[in-house]
Amino acid sequence: MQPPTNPPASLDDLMQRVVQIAGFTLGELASLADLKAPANLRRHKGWVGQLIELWLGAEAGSQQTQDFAQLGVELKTLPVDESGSPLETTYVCYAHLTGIAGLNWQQSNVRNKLSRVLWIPVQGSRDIPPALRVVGNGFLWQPNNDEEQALRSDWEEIMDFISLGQVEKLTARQGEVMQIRPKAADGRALTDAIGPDGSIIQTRPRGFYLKKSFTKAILQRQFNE
DNA sequence: CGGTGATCATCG
DNA sequence: CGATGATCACCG
Repeated sequence: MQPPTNPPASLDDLMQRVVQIAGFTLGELASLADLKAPANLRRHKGWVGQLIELWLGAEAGSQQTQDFAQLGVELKTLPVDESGSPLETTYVCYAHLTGIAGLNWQQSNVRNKLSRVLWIPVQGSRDIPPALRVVGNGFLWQPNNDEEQALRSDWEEIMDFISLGQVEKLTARQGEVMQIRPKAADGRALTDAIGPDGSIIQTRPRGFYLKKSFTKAILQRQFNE
């Protein structure tokens, strides 16, 4: 077994790849690809996601688009604890802080990314070395009406703050299922945003994240119903 | 710098 | 002890 060299031609093709890697450890998948698993993820935070991308044939470096654009699928690995609950929030996308006048939910990057997600649960407890973590059963998810409304409501509230120049008043506590948080290389990174008086200010770049309670509910809907 | 992949680590 | 705010690595 070895990683595919081409993107999946169809949804069935993609899901076959998903089934193939389920049950393997990250260390096994790494050595089959001539890679080495890091001892911990402190300096390799995106390693798990990139390994899974490799095994599913996702196009690398794709920007502001779904991982499998032609299939309309976004890939997300989800670190879970021993009881199957998410250990981390889930990054969705970068949040634009200027040039957002007239942008609505239907055309938003968030909605596009989340319209169809391939979730791959992976053991994520820190007491398990990355190489020994097992890949779970991946599944396709599309937001149901309730989920879409919740996402939309959070998105609109957050975007209202941003367009009204209140980005600095936004905190991760805002939002029921989705939040906005800093997303940058370090605290020195700055980007343009709308200030309180309507002029351009500099602020820390932000990204949208799904709260754990939301992804936990997605997993429960998939595996406990 | 803006974007991808995320997890880390401090603080309430 | 969990969530928020900060940070790590890589790419064009």
